[in-house]
Amino acid sequence: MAALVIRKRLENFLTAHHQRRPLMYNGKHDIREKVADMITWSQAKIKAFQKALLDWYDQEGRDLPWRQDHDPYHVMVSELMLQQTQVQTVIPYYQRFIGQFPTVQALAEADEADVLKAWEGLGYYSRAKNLQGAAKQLMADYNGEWPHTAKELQELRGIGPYTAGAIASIAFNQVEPAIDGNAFRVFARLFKIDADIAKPQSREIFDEVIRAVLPQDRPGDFNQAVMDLGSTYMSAKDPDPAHSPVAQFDQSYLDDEVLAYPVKSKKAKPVVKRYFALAIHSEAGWLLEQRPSAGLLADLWMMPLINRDELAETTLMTDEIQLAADQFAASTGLNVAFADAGVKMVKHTFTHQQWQLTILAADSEPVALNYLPAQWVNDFDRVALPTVQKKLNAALGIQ
DNA sequence: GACGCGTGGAA
DNA sequence: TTTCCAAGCGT
Repeated sequence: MAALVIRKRLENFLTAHHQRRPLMYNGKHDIREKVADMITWSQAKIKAFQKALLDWYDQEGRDLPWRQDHDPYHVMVSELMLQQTQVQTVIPYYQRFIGQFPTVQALAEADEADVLKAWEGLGYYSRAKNLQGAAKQLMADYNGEWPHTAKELQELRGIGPYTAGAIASIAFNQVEPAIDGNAFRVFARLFKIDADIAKPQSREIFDEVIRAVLPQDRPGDFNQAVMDLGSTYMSAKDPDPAHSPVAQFDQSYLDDEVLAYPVKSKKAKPVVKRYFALAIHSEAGWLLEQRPSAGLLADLWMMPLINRDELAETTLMTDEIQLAADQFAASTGLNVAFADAGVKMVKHTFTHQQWQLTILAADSEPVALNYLPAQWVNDFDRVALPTVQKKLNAALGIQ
């Protein structure tokens, strides 16, 4: 009876997949045998696991600002901020954001520039626009009333399978898994699942496994307990599986193979890109351009950049600076004389690009700027700046 | 399904 | 210094 429930689930799952195509697992085994091998827990063992985890969570669960209540707006804001971002980084941003935009309606009606400014320094700036987009959808499509199901929540901007599961389970007590990096790691270790978690396809395996052990009465607490576990005793780099509240359920620990899980393929190294950063100053301030509304650092404000790798071949720095000046003049109408600013090169690494910025300085008349979104800026607190621009400011001794 | 999208902290 | 990671999503 015990393993039967899970077997049944598995059969449904595997049959459904088998009908689409014969899924292979690590290119070797039929996925059916592999998943069947993974879950051999009896119903009693599942209950014991749930109790061990939830008892620990009740005693040792972290006291975080967004856990003071189960307000769906609070959950949504925190979850969007926490996407690929550490808890300690998020806390001050969350506090300020809720103070500035206390309700869904307030956020929906805010200026996008203010939302972006509140996100300054947090990274992945599309999240800010997505969050406001979701607020607008809630007002327009639901009249401010929240949908309760994960399926409906996932229709909201910026809310994918993980975040939908998190909001549905935490705010609305829906029995849904919330599968983030923690959940992948925790369950990969508990069951020694060696599917590559970098591959989207692997999510289905974990989804099925987690549903088999998800308690009907406290799904939100369970999901959050898994995250707390994943950031402490079952962390990626410095785990302490021996003292984990679920140590006796952790097959990777019992077999002394903790660090072998989860399996995750590596990503490519960042590509190096070389730019001139144009530090143009006038009586009216520094010239900043607003970046395009899609792509890297979308809508944020920066000094103009000239891609050195797209300039004609030349060996002399003076020639290269002249080429950059010509290109800038051609696209903006501004004719100014640049010189190497004589400050150290600024380096900034994104997930997939490394920028090497050589700063060129120029003085200008405070002329009207008639090209794309650009302005003379004295007060840098008035616009949203990416971190790389703050590095440029520091190199130039601004503020 | 692979890739683009930020940042700061830790080892 | 380098590398990897941290509560993913949209295209």
